[in-house]
Amino acid sequence: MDKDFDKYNEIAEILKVLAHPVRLCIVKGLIENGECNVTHMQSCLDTPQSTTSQHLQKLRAAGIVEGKRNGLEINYRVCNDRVIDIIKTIFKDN
Amino acid sequence: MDKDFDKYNEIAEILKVLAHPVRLCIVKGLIENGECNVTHMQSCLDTPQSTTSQHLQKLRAAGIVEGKRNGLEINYRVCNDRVIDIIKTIFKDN
DNA sequence: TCTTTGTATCTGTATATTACGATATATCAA
DNA sequence: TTGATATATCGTAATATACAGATACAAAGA
Repeated sequence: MDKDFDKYNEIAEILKVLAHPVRLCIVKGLIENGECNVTHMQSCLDTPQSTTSQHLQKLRAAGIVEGKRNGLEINYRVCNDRVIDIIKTIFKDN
Repeated sequence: MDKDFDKYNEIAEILKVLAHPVRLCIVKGLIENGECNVTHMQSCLDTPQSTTSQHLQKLRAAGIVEGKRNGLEINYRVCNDRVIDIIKTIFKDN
């Protein structure tokens, strides 16, 4: 530990954000299907709008996804290569 | 989602357990250095005995590590290949 | 048997996370 | 403007997690 403490902390923060079924689903979906707007996610996930939005907010805050506005919609995509790697490893065997 | 819900849940459970700096440190240490007993972990981690033990209990309950008693000591090791894979991916670039 | 050592569990407290309705903001179109 | 749609944020109750001291248990040796 000790000197590597910051590194463990940083990684734990990312894992904490990924460690939720809805957020996992969002991230995996975005990696596989590219961009997606919030409304479409909602309907896939079957969660209320505010709930979906708050999960996206966590993912954004952690630097995992980013959104680009296009008119009324905002399209999200995964913008973190380390996370892409992790998710691919996790879901490798199915 | 929907049909894969169980899978997302199962993976989220594992990530949740890994998403803590002390547990990350334990798991990474065990992967790199093989077996280790609790007292040694404690001194490395500089956490109270009960705290260390409780982290190990979570890791055990999640099927990530297992311990084998040897006299007074209990030696832990990582017993989950998926987790080994994930940890290696996460810490790949350092 | 007693004592010591190593580990696990119990318990209370503090803190964090989750979920979701209500409300706010932004954009577009009529 | 006003209204409709897409998204974000706020408030808050319910639940989960982390931590550490106190205690229990298990093994070994005197």
